[in-house]
Amino acid sequence: MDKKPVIAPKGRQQPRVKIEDVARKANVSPATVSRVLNHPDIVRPELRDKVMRHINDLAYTRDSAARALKSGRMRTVGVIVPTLALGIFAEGVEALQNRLSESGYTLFIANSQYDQRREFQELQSLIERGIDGIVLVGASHGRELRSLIEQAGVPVITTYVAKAGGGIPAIGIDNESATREMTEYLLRLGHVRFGAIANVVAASNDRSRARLEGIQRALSDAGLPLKPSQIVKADYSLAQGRSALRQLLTDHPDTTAVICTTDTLAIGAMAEARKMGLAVPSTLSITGFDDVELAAQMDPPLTTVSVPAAEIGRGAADYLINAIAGSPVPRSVVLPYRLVMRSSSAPPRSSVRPARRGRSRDH
Amino acid sequence: MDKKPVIAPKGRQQPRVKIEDVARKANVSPATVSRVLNHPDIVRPELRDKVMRHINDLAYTRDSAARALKSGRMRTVGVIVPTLALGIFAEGVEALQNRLSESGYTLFIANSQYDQRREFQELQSLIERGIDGIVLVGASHGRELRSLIEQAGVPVITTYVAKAGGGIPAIGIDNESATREMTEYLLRLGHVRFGAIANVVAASNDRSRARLEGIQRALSDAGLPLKPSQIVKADYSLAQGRSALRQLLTDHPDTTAVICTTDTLAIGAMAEARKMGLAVPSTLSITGFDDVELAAQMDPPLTTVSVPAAEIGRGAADYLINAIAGSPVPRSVVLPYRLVMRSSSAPPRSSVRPARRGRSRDH
DNA sequence: CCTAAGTCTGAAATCGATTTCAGAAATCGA
DNA sequence: TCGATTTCTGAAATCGATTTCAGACTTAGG
Repeated sequence: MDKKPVIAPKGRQQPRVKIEDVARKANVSPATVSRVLNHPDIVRPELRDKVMRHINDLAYTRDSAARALKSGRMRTVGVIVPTLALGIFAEGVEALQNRLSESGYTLFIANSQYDQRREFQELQSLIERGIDGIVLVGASHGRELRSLIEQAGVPVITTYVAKAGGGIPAIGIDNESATREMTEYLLRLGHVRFGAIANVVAASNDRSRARLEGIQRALSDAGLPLKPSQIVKADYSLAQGRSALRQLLTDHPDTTAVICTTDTLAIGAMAEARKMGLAVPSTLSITGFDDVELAAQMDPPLTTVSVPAAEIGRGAADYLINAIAGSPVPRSVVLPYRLVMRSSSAPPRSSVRPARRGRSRDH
Repeated sequence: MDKKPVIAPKGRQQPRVKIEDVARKANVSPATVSRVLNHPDIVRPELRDKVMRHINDLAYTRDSAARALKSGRMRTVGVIVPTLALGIFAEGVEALQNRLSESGYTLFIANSQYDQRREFQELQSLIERGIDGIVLVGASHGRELRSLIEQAGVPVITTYVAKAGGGIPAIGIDNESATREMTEYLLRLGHVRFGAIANVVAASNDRSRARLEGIQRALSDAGLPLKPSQIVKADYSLAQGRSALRQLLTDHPDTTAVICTTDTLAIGAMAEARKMGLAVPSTLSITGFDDVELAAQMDPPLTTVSVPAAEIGRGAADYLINAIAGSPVPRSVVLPYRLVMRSSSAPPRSSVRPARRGRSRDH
């Protein structure tokens, strides 16, 4: 960071065109100029056009601070995501911003790094900025945060989950149900020795927790409950997917199906499987979650769950726009996920490998 | 989008605490309350504490619109990226936001989808919002946009490039030099039959154009100028990397080294190479650009150029914070890139494949 | 004890746009 | 042509916080 001071920035040169300047040029009152901009239909057309010409001539733009002060509306929404490093969040934010932009809203962005304290601070800062609405991710939020929202009276919606506590509306998918279906699919293929890799390290990652629960529930229901050692906890990095698979197969070499709560983990797991010389899917089936761009391009293509991130973003935008306008809004929106069966999953090759090598179960 | 209207949002319930309310409770004037918040040191300590207590009691927070109106400063910065779908931009934005947040700034985000018209509109909207600074990406911006910035008198910095025209400061890497080095490296390995895959479809993507130029220049200098058919233009998707490689090898089956201007393209190319049964790197060397997380995890790991995205984001934040404060700032900052030699590149296996199959050069 | 210097505090103007209210102008019917 | 509507427009109040300016109070020095 060795910047050599070279130039001083030139300050705001022109004093900024005010509504009064336009009014004077056009020989009307500021009130009329304001009306031309806000309620064009109640101004006589010729007059309106004349004023508009002067507005364009002077390149006048309204001071949003003054506007916001008078109207009490900033036309601004904030979003706090755990991180932008995950494509799934980046995609949702992008869709959110695009939809908001269409309606004249601007988007503040912040990230929490999966830290509830940071999330609270960022939210506080956004609320002080006077945002009209707030988008969160997931259902795990401190009660402190909820009461802050309550007190500020700002419409809020949480995303990527099907439901959130505390009366907060949600838009997203049913994560638990998705992994349960995925697990049932693998059960139907004939798998009986499962492993799970879940990014449940961050306390606030309720999506992955729900996904893990879906796996556990399905397997319990099938009479094959997962032992703790069959569940490897990780963060959200690809490298952890690799090491997780290695650990899993060290403890349970006879595993035939590994369910990951994230594509990133699954891709890491596949890379490691390849390195270990395990054929996917013939020796080991691996599944992911999210359906990132790369998933379809893997070799073999990854079986995963497709999450409609863009739709979640758009839906959150629509919700807030309506809520801010005082229009009636749904309590929650559950969007459909989609199981995408690709070639990383197949029936187990039960006969080829020894079923059990006589190791004691609990080492 | 079939939301059933269910509940109407409850509006802002309390009328919001104003500075006057605090003043009345504390038996002082609004001026004093303001001073306690803005210049604590000029208020008598006991009085200051008393006022602070009441501020906390009432949970008073200043109305940022009124504040901004009076002070002319929003303490807000805007960023416009082409897209958030590219991890490299998401990473930069995240770092930018984190650094800004530390200094009490909030970040507006917008995306242009590589469309200069959209970029202009989004910028216009941000400027109307009264942002104090703006971060752009790349050097290709319409003169319309530059004059808008000039006229608004807002500090600006552009990122991911080493220099930008029109007096706009930049922070980033020298893209052309990076690919030139990469190409020279491959030349040193002994390659003579090159192909390039470049995402130069979007008119405003000057990064990739510069990267392509670096490749061309290095090869021209080596007496091996690329023919148009050796350059395949693509967008930034993985699938296009696949089809680009296929096309390249159809036209030039004897290619031994493929340089991609993006890791995404390179990863697509590697996937396709594998599918075509071409061994990487023994038959075909492939290189990328960006050093995304996945690059190191590929099989074989991808040779690429590491871009310090987080540092770019932080640097942009620092630049704007200083510029806004009126501190002297550098004209531009060139950050070092790093060539990461991994196993996707190796000397050509010149003896094994036929050098030329007697096809006419220009078909 | 009284004036001079120094410290604090409050009243009021200010930032720029919006909107109510009332008055002026235009339109219509008789 | 005159009065009654209807349509438009402008003057002025307003949003909430900041800051200048001047006055009140305290302290110190003579």
